Amino acid sequence: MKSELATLITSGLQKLVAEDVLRVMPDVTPQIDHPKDTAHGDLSCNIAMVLAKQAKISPRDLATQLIAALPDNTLIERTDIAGPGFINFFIRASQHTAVIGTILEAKDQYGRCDIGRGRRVQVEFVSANPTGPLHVGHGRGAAIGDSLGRLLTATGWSVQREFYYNDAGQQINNLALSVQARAKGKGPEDPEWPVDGYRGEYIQDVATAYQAGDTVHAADRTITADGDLNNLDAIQAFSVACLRREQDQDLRSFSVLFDRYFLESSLYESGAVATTVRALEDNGHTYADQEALWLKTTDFGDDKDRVMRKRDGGYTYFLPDVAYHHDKWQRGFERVINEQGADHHSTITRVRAGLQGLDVGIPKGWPEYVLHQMVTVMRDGSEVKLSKRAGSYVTLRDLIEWVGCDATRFFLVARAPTSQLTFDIDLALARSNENPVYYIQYAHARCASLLLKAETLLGDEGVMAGLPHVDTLTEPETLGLIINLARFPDVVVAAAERLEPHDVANYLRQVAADFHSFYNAHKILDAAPDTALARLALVAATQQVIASGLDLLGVSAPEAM
RNA sequence: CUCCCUGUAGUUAAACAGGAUAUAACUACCGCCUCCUAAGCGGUGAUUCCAGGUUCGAGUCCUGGCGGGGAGGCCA
Repeated sequence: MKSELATLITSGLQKLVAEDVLRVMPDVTPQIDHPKDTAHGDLSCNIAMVLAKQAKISPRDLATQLIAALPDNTLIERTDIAGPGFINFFIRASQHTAVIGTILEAKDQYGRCDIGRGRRVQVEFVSANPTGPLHVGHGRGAAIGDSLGRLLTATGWSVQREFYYNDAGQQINNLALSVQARAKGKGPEDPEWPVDGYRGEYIQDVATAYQAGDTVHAADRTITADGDLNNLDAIQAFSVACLRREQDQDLRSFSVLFDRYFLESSLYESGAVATTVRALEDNGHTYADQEALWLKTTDFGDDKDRVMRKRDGGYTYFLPDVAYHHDKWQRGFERVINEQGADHHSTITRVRAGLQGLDVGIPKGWPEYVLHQMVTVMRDGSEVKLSKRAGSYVTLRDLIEWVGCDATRFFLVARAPTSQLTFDIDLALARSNENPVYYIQYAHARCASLLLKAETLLGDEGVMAGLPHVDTLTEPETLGLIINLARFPDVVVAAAERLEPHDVANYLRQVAADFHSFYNAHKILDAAPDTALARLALVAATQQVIASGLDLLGVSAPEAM
């Protein structure tokens, strides 16, 4: 509807140019908004105020002339000029109600589009090191990253979800040493406990399984424990597999699946790291100092240069990161979006600098980053910091056990990634409209319940029977709901473009509120037959939009509650 | 010291890339089930941290303060 109006306005402007009211066709695209106040019409346009200065006439005069220049159409009921020069458009009611038919015919395709045109995008997220259970922060990353994937898919991109993990560095050595110590009966209080060892109780579980000779299957490999307490390599491989399996279980119960797992160690095995170093050297972006090899990241906007090969010959973490992203580039992803915690902020400049240094035509802003801020967990009014399992942090599994998958996902994704998040356990458990998850799901369940009761009334045609009568849906509450349903495709596109899934959550809350108001204001099943059919069509359309929206967030849409 | 995020009713958030009278929920008080799920609906509250600036118009953009969080290492 917006685009149709934009076309009308554009041809109106062309006519004004032809009439010499405007000297040139403006290069600004008219901005069309939904006014907050319904007295301001259904859509409003600010173009007259924007162009008034260059046209050297007052905004309101320009608006008058523009309205006169608009072509004939069936869209607009009437127009109005308000305030400093807004043009307010009142759309014919039949144009509004038509969306119900559109939704019912498109079914779960409503809101989807092909802006991405099948181009390939990769979303990398979670990417936790396999050294312990996933914590709340990983959960936020999982919820946001997965929703981003769903949004990009819905807008026509071909999405790959990838999980990258470090199975080679110092942290993994510490893991193996910790498991070994546990297997030998030592605890964290023991003087011989490894420095920087992992202290959580889960280490004991891994040690026990290792000694028992268990076989574990993680997403990408199967490993049987060797049992030998002195074989550190075997302990390491087994421990990694064990913890990866635990993480995968948590992610699966969180409805998050990955297409590919990428091991840091493979970058060493394939020689990608060495190749990357050589390329950076050949391109003249490196220098030696104090027996270390430095990358001149200052050439690419960093505030100081960074060491890439340490004095002891090992690489710092960002070098494999550069090699890894070069690999992604070679795999042909037009876009790569990395969802990470805000503590990874400093890697952005370095990785991009390294990629520029390779000089292989990678765009400056590639890859893109979505960084989420910290999560704190509240319960009974105070901050929760401990999990029995992990020892020092609240795990994702804890959260899912406490409040369930749906509420956990919703709460973690419903807030802008850039804002700090307090996860209130009591709120997530609350069974009232304090709790937006249930508020939205309840609206969906109400729709489902109505349609179930209406089966005989609807007959063979089903909900389509109401379409000839939707013009009768003219009450304010009803039209408000319809207009919001019509916004859904715009909301999806905006959320995908801005990489902000929480837009969808806010939108759904609005739709649910509109629906509950409509439900309370009007009888649906007991209305006059034609009206009942029309309202049922609207109920079905609402149910579809809520279900599709919740799906974008990875939250279920229950038929009954 | 430098960089990033952030500051909106008592509380938690919203404001659809700068729009019109800043929107909701919680809380308090009042009302609504012989009726389609009351996990619901309807009614009453703001100097948008402070000071400047940009313009037709600023919660939103810019500059400078103040407050909260995070990052800065030959750690990942």
